[in-house]
This record gives sequence, structure tokens and C-alpha cells, in this order.
Amino acid sequence: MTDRSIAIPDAAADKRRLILDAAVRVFARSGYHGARVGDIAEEAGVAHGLLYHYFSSKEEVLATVFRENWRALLETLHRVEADDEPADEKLRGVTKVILRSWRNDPDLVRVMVREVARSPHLQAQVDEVREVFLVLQRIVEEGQAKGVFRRDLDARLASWIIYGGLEEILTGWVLGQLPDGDDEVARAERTILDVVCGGLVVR
Amino acid sequence: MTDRSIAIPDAAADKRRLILDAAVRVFARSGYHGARVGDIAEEAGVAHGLLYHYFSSKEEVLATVFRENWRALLETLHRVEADDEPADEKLRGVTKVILRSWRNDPDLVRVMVREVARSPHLQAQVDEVREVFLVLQRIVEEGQAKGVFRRDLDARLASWIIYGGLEEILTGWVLGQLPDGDDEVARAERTILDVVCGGLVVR
Amino acid sequence: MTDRSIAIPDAAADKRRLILDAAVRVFARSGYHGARVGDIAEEAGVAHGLLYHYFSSKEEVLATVFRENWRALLETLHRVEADDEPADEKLRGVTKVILRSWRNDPDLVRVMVREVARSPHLQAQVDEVREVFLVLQRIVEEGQAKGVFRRDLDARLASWIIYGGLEEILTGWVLGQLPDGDDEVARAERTILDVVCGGLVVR
Amino acid sequence: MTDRSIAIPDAAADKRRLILDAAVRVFARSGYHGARVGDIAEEAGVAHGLLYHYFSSKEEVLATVFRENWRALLETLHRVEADDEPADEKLRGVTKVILRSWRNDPDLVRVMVREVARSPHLQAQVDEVREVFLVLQRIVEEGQAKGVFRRDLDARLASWIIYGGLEEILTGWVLGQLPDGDDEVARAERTILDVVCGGLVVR
DNA sequence: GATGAATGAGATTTCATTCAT
DNA sequence: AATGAATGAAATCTCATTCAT
Repeated sequence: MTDRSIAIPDAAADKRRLILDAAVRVFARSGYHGARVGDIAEEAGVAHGLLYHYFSSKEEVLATVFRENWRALLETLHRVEADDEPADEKLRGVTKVILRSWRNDPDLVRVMVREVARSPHLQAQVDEVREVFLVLQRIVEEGQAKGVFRRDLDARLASWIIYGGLEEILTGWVLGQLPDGDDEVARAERTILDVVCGGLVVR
Repeated sequence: MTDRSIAIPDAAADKRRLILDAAVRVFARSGYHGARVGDIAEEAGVAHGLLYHYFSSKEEVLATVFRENWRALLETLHRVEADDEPADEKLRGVTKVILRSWRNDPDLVRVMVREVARSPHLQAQVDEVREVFLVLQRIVEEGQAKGVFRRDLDARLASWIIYGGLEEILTGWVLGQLPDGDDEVARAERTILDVVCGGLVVR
Repeated sequence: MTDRSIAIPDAAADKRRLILDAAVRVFARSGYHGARVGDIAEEAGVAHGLLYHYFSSKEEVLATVFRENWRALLETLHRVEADDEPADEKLRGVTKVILRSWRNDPDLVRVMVREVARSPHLQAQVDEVREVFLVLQRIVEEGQAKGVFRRDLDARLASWIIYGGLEEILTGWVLGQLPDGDDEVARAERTILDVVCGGLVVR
Repeated sequence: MTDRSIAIPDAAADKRRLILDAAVRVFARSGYHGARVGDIAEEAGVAHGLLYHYFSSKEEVLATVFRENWRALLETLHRVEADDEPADEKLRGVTKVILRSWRNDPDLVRVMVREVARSPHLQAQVDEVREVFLVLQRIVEEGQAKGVFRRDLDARLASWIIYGGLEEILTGWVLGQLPDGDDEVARAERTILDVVCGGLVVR
């Protein structure tokens, strides 16, 4: 085989990546404030000074973790939005993407939910965060336009409510308060769509 | 002699109370980590040493802020729960209580949303937090038992979803991302009930 | 005796003073950059944190050392300037004040000569430094006006030259390059006045 | 093939020279402590690692700057000293050499005056510095022997005073406190010789 | 109760220097 | 010779907490 990057993955593993991955684990374990720069470096197996070779500060490490992963999330959501499907199906897609991230990378979700979502850090990234709400809002509006969703609802508020429900379930898992497991994720998917689309009330 | 607390209210003004109120403002402004004990004392107009006369640590100040106010919230919610009303009306009551807290005391909401809700501090108070979910869950279950709400939904998950929606709207106000004002609070109330009870989908 | 400040001087010794005095010794010994904040605190017999109770930074300690002592020097020089004496006698007064400071407080002179005089720190205090030159310049100008000193000389440049001669002699003592002792100070006084007033050249 | 150093001068440009010249500029701009090795390398247009190929440390760079230039100064002064001229003319020569260095290479003078002259670095080079005083001292002594200069003065102290006057004028220019320009340099030359040789006092 | 001087553990950050490539 | 990623010692400064008054 010719591709050496596969043959010797670790040699090629760039330290910046190592540091970012370590940071996710350490932030997940200790929280942003509880995490010492030295802990991250140790977890990454590098000298702590190297962290400052790649990032200007501990906060920039967190910001980078957020930025890179949020961007990936946004891309996925944009693909879902672009799908040729009815609005309720798109909502299912968004729900899947967000809820399944928990099983996929629990540490990352831990960090995103606890350190970024409502925290005072990274308020600069407000625009990036807002875009998730906008995706949801556009889906709701599309549903309203197509007559799938009720038109008497404020689409913006609805998007915040939906996102809140999703994030709260992630939070339940993060805090160990909601039962975990693939089945539970599937059940949560169903439930949120049932509640949000169908409503609690018996028809 | 008559009640001095009326005669000289300010002199009698409990310094402990002063400190707690100041703490809310400072935590709201700077976040828990950004708030220095000296800032709180200064805001309260007392020497910072005095804080340690009433509280064992800065964290205990936050814990006390949380405890006292959360307890008040719980009492209110318990009263709503005990009302002799159908489940959907109780849901409306809970929604009102929670959303109106924003207009009532924005700084307090800021602190509760940002520093307590999902943060690593105060995990000890998990039981108190859980009780809010349980109130919601019991209301949902009651609705299911009475045939008002659909029975095919997981009541626990539903309660998390509802709470998430409520908290996210508070967050929107806290972050200045959702429009503020009495009308907006009323609209938010309506919307969350419409979404959660009626569902998005056209019947 | 009633004055307790004399009875218990050390109890009254305020820590700020202790820190400043220690700083002079440590700066003299190690230079500003070589001096660690911890060294100063240790020399003063206090915790290093206390230094930040009184000063905002290590640099402010140096600035304060400079400011307080330079101000004292200026006051003395102003008194000399105000004396009712001929210009050449005033020059003798200035010379005495400056050169005798060496015997008086060698550590302080060390710090002033090495860390302040031409260093990049404390450029903010330029005005205070300039005043010494101005005192000299005014004395020279007064001498010129009274016909004691030659009028064909630039008084400003002359003041810089005189001050340079004085400071260089201090430097010689600081660096251990010029012989030290009361006699030597007296000889230096005589020499600088001989050179500056009388000139090298035989008449 | 012809001399490549002419054909491709820049390629041949000694990196060591590049680094030294850059160091003078950076030391002049930021001071020795404020100058980072990386700054010097950047100013020189080379990687900072290369600096350690030519010098053992940052301090050695400063020492080299000092050594090479001081040596050049000494050679010039020695030539002046060896001239077949009366002592006062030799003094004029020394004055010219020292004061004109300012217009010639202000950055270098800045570094020499601020970082070397009285600083704790490079105390090893004390002998080299002393030689300048010795040149002056020998000129003064020669003048005394020849009957041109007064014999009742301590020649060593006189040499320190003269050097101090010269250096202080350089300092005035370095600090931007004395007016700059060719005319001013000429005036400074005249003034220092007038003061030192003729004295302030009217005869 | 009230004050604020005093403490000191601890954290981030800097940057000269090394060394594999 | 040349590069710049990597190291890690070291230093300043912060701030929660204590305690004498």
C-alpha cells in the first residue's frame, strides 16, 4: 500500500489535533474552568508550551473545539435542510442528527452542552449558534408554507422550543438523569417528534 | 417600643440579604467564575470578610441563591400542581410561572439559567432540580390518566422536552436573542402551549 | 513618653514601607529584571501577595521607589537653588547633594543609576527627571546673568554635561570602578567643580 | 567565474551579519529584555533557530554587538590618541568621535547607552569599557605633563567626568530630550570642550 | 458583627533554547 | 546551513479565604 498516512497514522498525527481531542476529554471531565492547561497537555502527551504554539490561550482552545464541531454540525443540518422531503421529515432528520451525536461522541456533547450552549464564553460565536435556530425556523416556515404545519404559530419561537427540547434531552444524558442507550435515543427521537409535531393533546 | 424593622428598615436590613441580592447581580453580570468575592461585597456595600461570616465560601453563596429561589419556584409550582384544574391548564400555569420569572427578576433568571441549570456546580442540588421535572411529569401523567393527553408518550421524556423549551426561551431572553417585553412573554406562553399541547402538525 | 509611635516603632512599621525598602535592596542586588517579586516579599518578610495589595505590579514598585526618592532629591535641590548664594556656590550645593547620596544610601543610588536613569522603564516620569536638569540650567543661567559664568555657553547643554559628570562618578562607585570613601567623595566634589567651573586648561 | 559575492551580494550576505544588524535595531526598539529572540530573527528574515547556530545565547548576541562596535570605537580613539597633537586637540578628537556616532548610527548608540553602559549585563566587558576612560585619562595626564592642563586635578576623575558629559548628551538625544541635527551635534561639541577645557567661570 | 490586611496555593502564559529533519 | 515544532523552567499575578483587631 502506498498511502503512508494510513501506514503510519500516529507519526502523521498532528499535535494540534491531539491537543484538541485531549481538550474535549479534559473539558468533559473537569469543565472549562476546572481544566488546567497542563491537564490538556498531559492528556495529549505534549508539553504544555506546545499548546501555545497552536492556540493563543486556553479559551481559544475551547473556541476552536466549538467552532470546528459546530461547523460540522451545521453542514450536516444544511444537508438535511436541502433534502427533498416534507418539513416534518426534515424535522426528524434534525432530531436524529442532534440526538445521535450523544452516542457518537459523548465527551463532545458534554462540552458543547455545558460549556458553550448558554455559557458566557464564546458569545462571539453567537452567529454560528443562531444558524442552528435559523435552520429549524426555515424548516418550520417551509412546513407552514406547504400547509403541513399550522400557520398560527410563531416560527421563530417554535424553533427555540424545539431546540430547547433537543438540548434538554442531551443534558439529561450528560447529567446521567435520563436513561442512556441506543434504544433510549430512538425513544427520545420518537417522543420529541410526537410532542412537537403531534402535540400532547388527544385529538 | 415598636417594631424596629419598620422604624429603621435600612439599619435592620439584614447584611446577609444584602449580600445575596448583590451576589445575584454580580453573578448575572460576570458569571460565577468571573465574579470575585470582593465584587459581591462591594456591590453589597460591606467588607468582603463579612461574606465569610454568613457563608462558608463563594460557592455556598451561589448554592444559597439557588436553593432559596428554587425552593420558592417549587412551592409555586406545587401550588399550581395542586390546583383543581385539568392537566393542560396546569401546564399553562407552569409555563406562566416560569416564563414570567424573566420579567420579574431578569438577573436571577440569568444566574439560574447560566450558572446553575447545567453547570458542574451544585450538582448536589440535583434532587431539587429534578423535582421540577417531576412536577411536569406528574402533570403529564395525570393528563394521560384522565384521557386529556395521549398515552403513547413517555411522560418523563415529555417533561424534559417541555422544560427544555421553557428554559430555551428564557435563554433567548437572557442572551438578548429573542425580543423582550410583556407582549413577547405572552406570545411565548401561547406558542409553547400551542406547540406542546397541540403540536405543529395541522390536524 | 506619650508618643507610642516612638515607643513601638516596629509594630507601627507599615508593610508598604517594608516592601519598598526591601525592593531597593533587592533591585540593587539583582537588578529590576533579575529581581523576582517573591525575592522582594521574602526580603520584606511578607507574603508576596501582599505586594499586590499595595502596588499593582512589580513595575509600580520600581516606579514608586523612583518617585518618592526623586521627589525628595528635587526638594533638596530646590532648597539649594533658593539659597541666597552665588551661582557657583549653588553648583557646589547641587554637587554635594548628589554625590553624598552615595554614602548615604548606596543601594538606592545603585537602583537609580542602573534601573532608572537611562532605562526604558519609567519613561513616564520624564518630567520629574527633567526638573533636575532644569534646576542646573537655571543655576547656570543665573550665573550667566550675574556675570559669574560665561555667557557664550548653551546653558541647557551645560546642565546636561554637568549632570552627566555627576552621574558618571556615581556610576563609577556603583560599579566599584572608582575608589570609595568619604575622602574620595570630597575629592570628587572638588574635582567636578574644578573641571566644570575652572576648566582643565591652565590660565 | 567572477566573484560571486559581487554577482549575488544578497545571497552571500552573511546571515550572521544580518542577525547582528537586526539585533541592534530590535534592541534599540524594545530594549534587551523586551526583545525576543524571535523578534530578532524575524527582523533579520531568518528562522530563530539559526541564531543559535551563530551565537550561544541571546546575551551573546548583545555581547557581540557591544564587543564589535566598542572595539571599533576603541581603535578610532587610539588613533586619535596617537595623533601628534596637543592634548586639548586630542580631547576635541575624542569628543567628535563619540558625539558623531549618534548621527552615524542612532540605533547603535541607543543600545550602547541604554543596555550596555551601566547595565548589569556584560559586566565581563568591563575592561573594554575601562579602556575608553583610560584613553581619556592618558590624554589628560599628557596635557598635565606638557603643561597644557592644570596639574592639581585628579586625571582619573576628570576622565570620568568628561566621559559622563559626553554620554549624557548622547542620552539626551536618545531620549529625544535634546534637539537633534548636525548643527546641534556641532554645538554640543563646542559646548563640552568649552566647559571642560575653559570652565564655566569667567576669567 | 464588621473590617480589610495578610496569606499562599495555584494558574496561565512567555520565551529562550534544543533538536529532528 | 536552515527551519520551526517542541520543550519546560520560571515568573507574574489573582483571588478565595483567614484572622487579628
